[in-house]
Amino acid sequence: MNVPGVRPPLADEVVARLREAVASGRWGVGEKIPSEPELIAEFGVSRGTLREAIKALAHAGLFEVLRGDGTYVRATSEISGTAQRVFREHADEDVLQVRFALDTQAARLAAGSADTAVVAELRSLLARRRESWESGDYAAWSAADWEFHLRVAEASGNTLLHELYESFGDVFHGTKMVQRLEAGFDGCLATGHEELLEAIEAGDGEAAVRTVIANLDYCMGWMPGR
Amino acid sequence: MNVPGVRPPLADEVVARLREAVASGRWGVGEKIPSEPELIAEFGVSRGTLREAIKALAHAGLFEVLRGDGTYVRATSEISGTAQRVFREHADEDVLQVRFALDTQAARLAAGSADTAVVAELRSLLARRRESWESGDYAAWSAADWEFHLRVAEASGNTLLHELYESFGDVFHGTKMVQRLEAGFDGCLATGHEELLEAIEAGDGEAAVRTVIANLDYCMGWMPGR
DNA sequence: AAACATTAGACGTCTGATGTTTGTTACGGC
DNA sequence: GCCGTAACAAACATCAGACGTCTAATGTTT
Repeated sequence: MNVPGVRPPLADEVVARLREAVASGRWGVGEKIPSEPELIAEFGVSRGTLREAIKALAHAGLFEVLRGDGTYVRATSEISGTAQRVFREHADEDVLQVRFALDTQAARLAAGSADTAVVAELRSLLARRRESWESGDYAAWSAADWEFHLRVAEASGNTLLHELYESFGDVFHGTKMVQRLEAGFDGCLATGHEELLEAIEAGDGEAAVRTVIANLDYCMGWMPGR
Repeated sequence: MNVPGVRPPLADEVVARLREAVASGRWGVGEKIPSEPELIAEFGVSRGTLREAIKALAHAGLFEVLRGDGTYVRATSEISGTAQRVFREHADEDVLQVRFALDTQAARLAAGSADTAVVAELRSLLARRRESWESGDYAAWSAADWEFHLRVAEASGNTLLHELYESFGDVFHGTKMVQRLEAGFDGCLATGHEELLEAIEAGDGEAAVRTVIANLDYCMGWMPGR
């Protein structure tokens, strides 16, 4: 493809090696990566080149650079940072419609590959979700709710879909949900999630899609300005 | 929020200004942006800082840097580069399932906001698509086909969905389609697109969704390894 | 025990120099 | 007049060194 004499920018190679290090689990999410001088010694490049690589991945959401402290791993997929920046530039309604698209597909696929172990775990999550809501622990409710959706995406068997859910998490769930809680939100159809789980357990993809549609249609009613 | 004395990294501000310049159309897609010395003078930062900003946006797919030549604008949304890199790491089937999710939603929304002018344009595109196929001009067929899908996404009225389609274009359409053309592909349900257009014109969202499902189910049958 | 001062480490930025690649131009041969 | 080659200039790539600023940890004082 390329003439032997020409080589790609060194910084790109450093980006690839950093990406690979994160993907391989050398540094887990939340951990601090080695300091610049250490990485310079390891990769054998100058500080400027290393910083360009780190900056690119930090912009993509893989790293967070804290001046005076160090650089931390914030995600395993570098789509999160960019996606969140793009998503924030669009109306909440548009974002929810895209989530709707992914939710229905995740439900359909999850129903198609029903697994008793996964169903049991989902049931456990819904129990925790219900308890948190009734005890007024909104933070725990929010966490359990999102965990449920994430597991459904994982159960779809589509690794890309699962990765998208993990990356979009903060935008889909974290920021938006809280706003609605203040306004007398009632937990988004208390029985909606149970119905979805039943449809998944029964392996009925179309029924699963219907519950998601009903659920999100209801949610959409809580959108500001509608 | 922040103590007055602390300021964010300069490079981040340069990133924002470059992004804004592209978004505002100061440099169109395909154009060359000013050289590093010129931008240094404009922004009042050093080479290293400017290069970190450009590198971050180049990694995101907004720019392409050609050594010895210059830096060119390659997209208006910076999600494209990252998305394409992530998508390529997943199986074709997984990617098509995600596209399926977006396609059905785009069709549903487009049917909900039917517009005679848009319908006329879509019809014109389908005519061009059919002619290209019959005359054996696969390149033109592919372009018209993708243009049709893109316009449907635009007609949905959801700017985020439209932006995602533009960014994923190469992955969704460019690479994958060509492989199938070799194997005796027959144009993906010759009448599928016409039915979709009719459903959109009639404002029947559910019918539009059904045509997309039928269309992509058929396409899925051409996936390698299934 | 709490509040303050110090310090070492880490990232942020700038400057200057040199190497590589690419596009253009001028020159000489045909 | 055409064409290939060499020289030149422009632009990005990389390196090295220096200094500033911020953070977290430590030590000191009250």
